[in-house]
Amino acid sequence: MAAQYIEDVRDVTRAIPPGRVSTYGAIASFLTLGSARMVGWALFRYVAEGDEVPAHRVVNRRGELSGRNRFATPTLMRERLEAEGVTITDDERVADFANRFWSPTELL
DNA sequence: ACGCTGACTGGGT
DNA sequence: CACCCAGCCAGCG
Repeated sequence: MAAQYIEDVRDVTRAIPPGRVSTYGAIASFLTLGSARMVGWALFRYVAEGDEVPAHRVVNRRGELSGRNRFATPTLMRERLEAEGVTITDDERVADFANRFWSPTELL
């Protein structure tokens, strides 16, 4: 029996437009979760179950692909983002992050 | 019940 | 911008 906030994390993540990225903190704040770690944890649950959630569009506050090691292959997260037109720098970070960032508050 | 760990973050240096 | 530290909270041994 999954807690409600896990469903909420999934829904917000699905609302992230292709080619844009959001952060654990922004989502946690939007859902008033208190802990950004819960967002990554919740996403991992869905990725592990194979559900269709664009988890690759969620990065940390610096724009780093910190979750890449939780995907089927370490390069999958990067490949999916590049396929959407997002450039990834050599140090595994989203190029022009400030401009690519999407906040859940845009849903309001 | 207890302590450690982690897809984290804000603030200070 | 990078590094360190404390606060964060659910799972797991």
